[in-house]
Amino acid sequence: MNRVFKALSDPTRRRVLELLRQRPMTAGELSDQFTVSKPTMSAHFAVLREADLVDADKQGATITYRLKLSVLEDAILGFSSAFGIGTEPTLRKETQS
Amino acid sequence: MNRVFKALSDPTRRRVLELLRQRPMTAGELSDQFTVSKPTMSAHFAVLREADLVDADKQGATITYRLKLSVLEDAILGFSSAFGIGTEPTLRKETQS
DNA sequence: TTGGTATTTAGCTAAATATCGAAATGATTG
DNA sequence: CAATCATTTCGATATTTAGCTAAATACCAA
Repeated sequence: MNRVFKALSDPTRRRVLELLRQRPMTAGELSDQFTVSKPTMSAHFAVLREADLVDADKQGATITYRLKLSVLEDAILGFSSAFGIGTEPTLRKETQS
Repeated sequence: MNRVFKALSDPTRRRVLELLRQRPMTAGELSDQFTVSKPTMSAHFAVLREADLVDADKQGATITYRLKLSVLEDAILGFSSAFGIGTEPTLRKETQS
């Protein structure tokens, strides 16, 4: 859980997660959205994997990253509830898209 | 807003915020809850101030820190809503203490 | 096998961060 | 005023982080 917060502390990584929220993308597609080098992006992906915020599946030479929304959700909701933020006691399990 | 996430990336600082959620506390009281030195704690307080997550008021020699819950709330809710997490569109404007 | 594409690993630098002890600041109290 | 208390600033060190280029790995196609 500390790793999740560490992962979220970098704007590039937060942006990656936002992109992945729309659809899974390959490392290359993601890298194309940023101005930093591919090795740098690869390091960001590694941080996200360590935090368990994404899943990586390899199809041949390409690797597709997918957001693990439930992990992000658990971290955010857990933190929020320690502060009484947002979601009032009715812990609603809303249909996810 | 990046500063908020950076501030939240350290467990000591998150814990400070949790303590302040219960009541405002002085720098000394807060420091007593941790094993690190006072200068180190002072640096953490500075990060929290820069992120605008706390307010500091000085009464004589002592400084009382107070959580700015609305700032934390805005950051978390803003982030969460980008992911459709938790709090459904009912953007409630809660009165802050 | 050779060449090309996708991605990561290795090795590095520069900058940021966390930590400390010592000293400084500022208020309070004898 | 001098001592003391609360807190921060200073100066130093160690660690972590983000970034780069170059090289390695893995796969695919011809």
